[in-house]
Amino acid sequence: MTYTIKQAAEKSGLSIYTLRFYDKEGLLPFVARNQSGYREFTDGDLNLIHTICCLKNTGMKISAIRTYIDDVMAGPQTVDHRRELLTAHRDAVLENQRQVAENLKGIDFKLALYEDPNALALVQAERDLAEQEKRANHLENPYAVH
Amino acid sequence: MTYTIKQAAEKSGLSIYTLRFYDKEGLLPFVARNQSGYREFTDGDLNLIHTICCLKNTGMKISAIRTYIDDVMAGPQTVDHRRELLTAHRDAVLENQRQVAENLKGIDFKLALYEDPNALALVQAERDLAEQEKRANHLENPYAVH
DNA sequence: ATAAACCCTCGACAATACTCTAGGGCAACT
DNA sequence: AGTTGCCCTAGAGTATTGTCGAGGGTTTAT
Repeated sequence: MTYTIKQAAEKSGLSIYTLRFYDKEGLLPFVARNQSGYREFTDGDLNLIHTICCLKNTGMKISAIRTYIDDVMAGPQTVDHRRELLTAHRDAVLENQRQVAENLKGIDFKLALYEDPNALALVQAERDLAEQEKRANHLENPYAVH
Repeated sequence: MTYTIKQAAEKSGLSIYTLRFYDKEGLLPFVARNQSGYREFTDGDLNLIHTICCLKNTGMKISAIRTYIDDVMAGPQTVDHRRELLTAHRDAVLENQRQVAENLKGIDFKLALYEDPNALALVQAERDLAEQEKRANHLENPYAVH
């Protein structure tokens, strides 16, 4: 059993446009065509597309995904390289998750301010300080209400 | 004490280009100019830029960051709106982290295959299956070695 | 007072990842 | 045979986020 591009789009969550775009970019060399030139997607193809989505959704660039797919097409002798690629990507993703968590702390800090029962006064004080800093440096006050 | 754009770039980790770009996009209305038209960054400005970076680094779009900055400029009466914005963003970030973790599982699954002592045979079997699927559907075999 | 190192704006260019249109073929149903 | 609804390619268009060059003014040190 095979799937048309429309069905493959539904199953993968990608748009038809995106599937064709990925094909153009060399991400889907494993998708065969029928005699009319139509793409026919197998279940195995959809599995591989799922892997592509995992890589894409974790921030891998299309050019890098292509390198991985090239390895897949080249055959089992590329497993070492594939492992290196995925391990490096995995590390990058974890590092990124760490960075995001770190930056989220900065946001939570602001949120705590806004959630404080005394938020209005605290924010006003913050603003006063900023305005004072501008004055101290003989700068125009961008916070002034006109 | 104030900072030139170069110093602000060093302190913030953004490039001079990016700072000017952010200013152009309305993200830095709080940065004052001196009499020569040069930007002068205060410590308060750098604090706010740090918050902008936290938002950017967690995936907030510039247009959304601008909405937040507009609130900041408007005054303390916008704290409720700011809180809503940041809370919504925080939820989106956590949801995204969850999605990334989920997709990472798919990658780890592949990695486990490549890390198996018997990886070569397993990958070969995977490939055999894919080829067989193509044959069963009377499709050309894209895996064939030419 | 002149060179070096900054700063400015404006607008072009670039990279990434789609998204869509035009023009045309194919398949199924009536 | 015609209509409908798919499929195809090529290439243009879009959105986002920078990055850079040209042309010109400013500041600092010598």
